[in-house]
Formats: sequence, structure tokens, C-alpha cells
Amino acid sequence: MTGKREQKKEQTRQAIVAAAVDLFSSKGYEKTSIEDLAKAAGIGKSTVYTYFKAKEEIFLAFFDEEFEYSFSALHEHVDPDAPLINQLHTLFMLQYEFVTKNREFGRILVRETLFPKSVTSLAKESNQRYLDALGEILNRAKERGEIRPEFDNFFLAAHFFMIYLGSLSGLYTGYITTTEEVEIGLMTLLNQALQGIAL
Amino acid sequence: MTGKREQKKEQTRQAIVAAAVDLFSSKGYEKTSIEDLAKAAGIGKSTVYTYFKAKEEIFLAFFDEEFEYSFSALHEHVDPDAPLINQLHTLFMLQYEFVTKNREFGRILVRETLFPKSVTSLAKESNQRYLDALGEILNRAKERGEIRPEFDNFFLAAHFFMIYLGSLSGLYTGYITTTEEVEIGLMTLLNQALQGIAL
DNA sequence: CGCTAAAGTCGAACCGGGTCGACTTTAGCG
DNA sequence: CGCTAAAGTCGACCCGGTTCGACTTTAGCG
Repeated sequence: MTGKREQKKEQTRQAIVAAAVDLFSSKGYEKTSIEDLAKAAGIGKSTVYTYFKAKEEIFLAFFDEEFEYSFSALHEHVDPDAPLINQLHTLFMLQYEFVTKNREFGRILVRETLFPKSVTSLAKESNQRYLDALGEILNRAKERGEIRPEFDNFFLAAHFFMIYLGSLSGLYTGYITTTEEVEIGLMTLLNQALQGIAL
Repeated sequence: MTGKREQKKEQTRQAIVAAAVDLFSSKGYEKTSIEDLAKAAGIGKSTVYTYFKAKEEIFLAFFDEEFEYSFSALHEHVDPDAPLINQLHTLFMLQYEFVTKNREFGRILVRETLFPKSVTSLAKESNQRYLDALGEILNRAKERGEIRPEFDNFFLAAHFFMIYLGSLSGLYTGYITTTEEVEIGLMTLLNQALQGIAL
């Protein structure tokens, strides 16, 4: 396999993603047209559609690259044996900063990964990776005896993920506006989840 | 005030919303073009933009009509003095059914209200109404001594809302596929929230 | 090496959301 | 009632994502 043809195809794909990383970062998603990407990649506009079914798919590929970078930064900041709430706090605030470096970017990201038009493996993969990272943190917390062992890891991870997600939504709907408010909201909700709401 | 002009304007507005209720329901949001709406309302395409700034705004107006209907049905199903978890369960499952009557509809709804392009009062209003309805349920639960009184009502409502939101996302990303699974997921998460995750 | 069918490419066109600016209606004043 | 400025209307157009179909390249067989 991997004949000349496949190699070239892979190269072109890379070129499109590289153009996306470049242009989405500098001009933003909406303001970058498919034609811009095509020109930057040195191909024709409609050729882009040989490699990606839609603009959103290019976005997801672009996100993959960025995600890698962001998650490697995470491990430098979080002590794997710190109390759970500290770890979650750090993780979410890092993620939050990353997402709001470009407000537009974060919005599209959430929309496309969490409420995608069709069930593509791409979107699910992104979520899974996030959930896995959360799962590891939770596992360690369970081993330390910090949290109830009878709850399922998947639903625990999902629970925390939702809290993060909701805080983001608060940002986009205008309920909260500053980083401090995000921080307060996040901590309040994490506390509720950990302590329990019922008397 | 309310001269002939304002009356007619209101009429035209209504005609557009009526066309939206009709066409969005039958053909779906994406497949209904502005021109379709204009034709159905008996006006020109660009006149639509005198009444609404964007297609999304028409969607929100359409949703307003549907929302009213759905929430009135709610009060017939939920006993205001039933245990909190039962009330939440009923509320969310009703809401869920409503939203998935048309899958497309639910997706756009979440996207536009929770992650809107710009902070419009419209989207915030929709959320606020939902949060208010939740707040009432929580108030009664507090009065019955079911939940911790020291937590802020807003954040409690937000917490439950997020759980619902996350379950929906699970549906759209393909983590869950059937109504039963939604129900199980919902109950699991509500339990976690009420009991508390920490040991 | 020549041929062919499949794969890859891209210009042209489609489609639908949104804008512009010229035209039409009408409120409300004298 | 007549006039005018403001409000309302809409045809023509722009723009960008996506599709179509004709053209070009190339793998791989004889």
C-alpha cells in the first residue's frame, strides 16, 4: 500500500489542515472561506471537498491539532495527587482559557462536538478523549478514597463535564462575563456536586 | 398609538411566525428557506428582514409559541408536592419528548439559546424562563426541607439544567440512543447531584 | 510501453442567507 | 386636501458553502 497516490493525498490533506490552523487562528472560523483555505493549500476550491465533507469537518481536524497541544500543557499544571476539586478547577480553567482565546472558536467547538448535525465518529472521538482524561483523574481520586466508589466512572466524568459545559454556556448567553465569575460559578457547582444537594 | 401602521406591522410579524410554525414543523428548520417563509406570509424575501434580524431570530419566535404550549402541559403532569427527584424526572422527560419530536428542532434550539452567536436578550429570556420554572420547584423542595437551604437557588437550577442539557448532548453525539437510556442517564446524574459525589 | 478505468482536480453553477438602494405608501402637518 | 419626510417594501445583487460534470492524471495490467 502507501503508493505515490496515497502519499500525495495525505500531503494535500495536511496542507489543508495546516492552512486551517493558520487561518482559523488568525482570522477566525467564520471569516475564513473555503476558497481562502484552498488558495493557502495550493488547490482548487472544490478539491477541498475530496478531503472533507464540510467546513465543520475541517474545523474538527484543526481542533485535533490544538487539543494535543493544550492537553500536554495540562499535565504540567496539575499535580496528579492534589485534591480532586483542585485538579478539576485547574483542568477546567485551563480548558476555559484555551477556549476563550478565541471566543468564536469555543462556540463552534461546543456546537460541533456536543450538538453535531450528524453522528460522526469525529465529534464523538473528541468527547471521548476528554471524558477519558477526566476518568483518569477520577480513578486516582477513588483510589485515594476521596469519592464514592459505587458511582460509575462514566457518569461521574459526564457530570463534571456538564458542569464545565454549563459554565461555558453561561459565558455565551451573557449570564457571566468575567473570568472571575466563571471561576466562582465553576467552584460553586463543583461544590454542589461533591457535597450533594439533598439534605 | 397603535395606529393602522403598527397594527399591520404586527399582523405581518404574526404571519411570518405562523408560517414558521407551519414550515419548520413540517419541513424542518434547515430545509425551510427565508423565501419559503416570505411566500407563505405573502411578502417579499427581503421584507422578512424588516421584522427579524436573522433566521435564528425567527426560530426563537417560533419556539416561543411552542414553549408556551409545552409548559402548560407540564403542570398537568407534575404534582407540586411530589418528591423533588420525581418532579425533575417528569419535567425533563416531558421537555425531552418535546425536543425530540423533531430532532433537528431540539438541536437548533440548544445551539441558539445556549451558545448563541451574539448575546441577544431573546436567547437569555428563553433560558431565564426555564430557570425560573426550575427555581419554583426548588423553592418548594426547600420549604419541604428536602434540600440544603444554604445553596443559592440560581446555581441549583443551573446545576439541574446542565444535567438535562448533558443528557441531550449524549443523544446528539450518539452516546445514548433510546428514550430508556436517556431516562437511566438522567436518573443516575440526578442521584449523583442529590446524594453528592464526595465520600 | 500503451491503454483503460478509476481516482483526482477544478471551473462553473447552484442555493440560500443576508444587504443595498430605488421605489411606494402613509402619517400627520399646514 | 396636498405635500413631505419617514416608514415600509422588494428586486437585484453579493457572498460563501456545496455540488456537478467535464477534464486530467495515474496505477497497473497485458
